[in-house]
Amino acid sequence: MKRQIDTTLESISKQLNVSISTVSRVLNGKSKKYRISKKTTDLILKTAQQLDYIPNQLARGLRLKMTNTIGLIIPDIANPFFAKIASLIEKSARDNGFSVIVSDSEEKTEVEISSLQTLTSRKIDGIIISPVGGQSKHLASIKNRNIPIVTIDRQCLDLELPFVGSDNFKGAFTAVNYLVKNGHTRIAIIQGIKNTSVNIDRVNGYIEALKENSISIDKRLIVGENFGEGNGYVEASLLLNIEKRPTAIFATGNLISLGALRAIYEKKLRIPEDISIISFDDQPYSSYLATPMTTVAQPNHEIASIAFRLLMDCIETNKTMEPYKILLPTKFIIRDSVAKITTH
Amino acid sequence: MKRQIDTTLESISKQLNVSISTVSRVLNGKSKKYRISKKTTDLILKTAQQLDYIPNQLARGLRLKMTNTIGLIIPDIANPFFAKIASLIEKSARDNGFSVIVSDSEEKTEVEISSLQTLTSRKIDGIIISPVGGQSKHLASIKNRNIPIVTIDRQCLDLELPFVGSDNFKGAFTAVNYLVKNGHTRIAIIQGIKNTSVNIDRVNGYIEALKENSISIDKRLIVGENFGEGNGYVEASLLLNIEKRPTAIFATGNLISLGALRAIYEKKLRIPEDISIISFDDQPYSSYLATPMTTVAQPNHEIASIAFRLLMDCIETNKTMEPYKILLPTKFIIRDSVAKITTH
DNA sequence: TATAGTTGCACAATCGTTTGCGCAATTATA
DNA sequence: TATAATTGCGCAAACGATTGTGCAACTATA
Repeated sequence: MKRQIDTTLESISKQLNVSISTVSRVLNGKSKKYRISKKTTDLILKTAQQLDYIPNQLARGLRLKMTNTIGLIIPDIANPFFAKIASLIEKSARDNGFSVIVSDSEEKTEVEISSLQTLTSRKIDGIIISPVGGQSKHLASIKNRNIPIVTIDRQCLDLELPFVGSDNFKGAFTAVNYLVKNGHTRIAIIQGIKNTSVNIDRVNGYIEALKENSISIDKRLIVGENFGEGNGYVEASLLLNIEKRPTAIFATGNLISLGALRAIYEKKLRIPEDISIISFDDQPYSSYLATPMTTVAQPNHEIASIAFRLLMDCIETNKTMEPYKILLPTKFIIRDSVAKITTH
Repeated sequence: MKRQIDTTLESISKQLNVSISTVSRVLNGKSKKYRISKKTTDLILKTAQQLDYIPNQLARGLRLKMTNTIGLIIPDIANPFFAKIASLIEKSARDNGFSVIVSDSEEKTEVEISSLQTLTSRKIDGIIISPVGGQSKHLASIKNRNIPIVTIDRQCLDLELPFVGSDNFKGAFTAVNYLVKNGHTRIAIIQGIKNTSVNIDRVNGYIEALKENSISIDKRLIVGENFGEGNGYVEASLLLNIEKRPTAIFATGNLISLGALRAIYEKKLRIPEDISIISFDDQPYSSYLATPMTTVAQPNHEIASIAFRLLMDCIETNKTMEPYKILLPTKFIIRDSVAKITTH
């Protein structure tokens, strides 16, 4: 079955016996600039409509070196935190006449590298990425090609790139400090991927809160290795089994806390009577959990909209990007998952 | 700041004093077919590598009429049901060398129409869409242009298009029948968007289950108008206020049930003692809710992978699509949100 | 030593746009 | 009635790739 031939500038031009350029100019609204008569203009407009002309953006992009497309690379589209951000960015993009090619890096550097490759081969005008972390040569290469790029959620540590994200240090500090103020001293943290900036900042916030309250750091309580549900489950299970069980768990991500819940309930423990928990990332369901969960909410709207604006600025001005680092405040939402412990 | 010049076939060809075609053929692995000597081949390969050549997919796409890109249009990327599907489809696509342009239609036909336009202007090779419903002229137009398209989750009612989704009728029937078997007779349903196939099927499943159990249909118990959290909240609030309150609520989507929970807890009611609830869409958190929720789980993995395979088949064979309708079974997951009612 | 076959590559058209420049025809000015 | 200015539009190059065809030079065959 043959694909039927699309309407092109040429087909319109032939039908009307005018040149392709004239058609192009009219359809781009440049009639006055190029002094195309009203008669011709109207005629072209009408037939374009009739023939249902849709410009070929490949040809346009090739000629114009501009595709009105951006790339979005995130580590896990299904993670509600990223899903929300993706949806917000897509909307901003759409409102500005941009399409977005989404790519899930699955927390793997190789995937990130190859996605970056396909994106540049597709001549996207800019990239928003939450990098996997670790290596950054491939990001440096993007920067060198002068492709506008902004990082979100996770910063690139050894490369100056514009960044928009939460103040993870403060967010974690506040949460852990709250636990301490409620009498907790044995507080565990289940971390995400170790060499990501988010994780480093959250762990540091945890450590600093303990230090400031003169609580010694117990390395056995700093566990975990990725942001998945499975990690939360495994680590929480282990934590609940150690001799002197922690009285509180600080989960550094929404999937981690879900896994922790699974472990906790599997052991028939109660929250917060038997164990307290605080999670990073507030979710729509957080209030409706068996024990409404105390969380550190991230400003996803702001992250998405600022990141997009930064990118647009750079695309439009075509300047080399200022490596802004924008840290947005988190919001600490107190619910019922933390017990007040009274020691004596 | 000028964007630096990319490496092209031409720049390589000039550097080596060979023709562009030779470079092209070598880089496409067609050396033997076109009898390019090993010496030339190796040389070209090497310099391409050195110069970090990345093919321009716009040019390729223009010439080849094939972009290795598909479009994905869904009504709400942030809805975890769609987020999961999007992530699965993106992965399949990536594994097959395809990129995906994602577009959120926000449940609005106009947005859907314009997204379809941009997608076709970008010359995507195929489309996976969960249509808003209502109109379908724009989808017919896609079909007429012979652009491969498959619908997921929601069928197009007045247009023959391949479809992959859950057996919503049975899913709803099972759920409501379960409520009845547990002694419920006043069962409310909070529906989503009325003219979507998903919704129609779920409501019909509800009605049929009642009929089969000789329970008369009370129209005041069939409420709601979209799949959002707000709708769930509003309708549940109203339902809880009517004189003879229903004993059970069947929420036809995960966000709806979240809104219902908000309404229920706001009124200090208990689940299931005061009111039972069943929700469509199982979610990772469903077991950890204040009352673990009984749900109708949809096979998102299968939906995503089958839809993608269908699309690929069509793209590769370039045949006109068979309008397959694939209905996948749902899974009824019983937890604690339904009370057994004993009347006498 | 002609002729045929093979090897190794280049030419040029094509995909659908955009845009600087040029040029005829028309109108305005002197 | 010449000349100048304006109006209205077409030509052709360029963007970067792919591919059918052609054509030298070289090797093999008779």
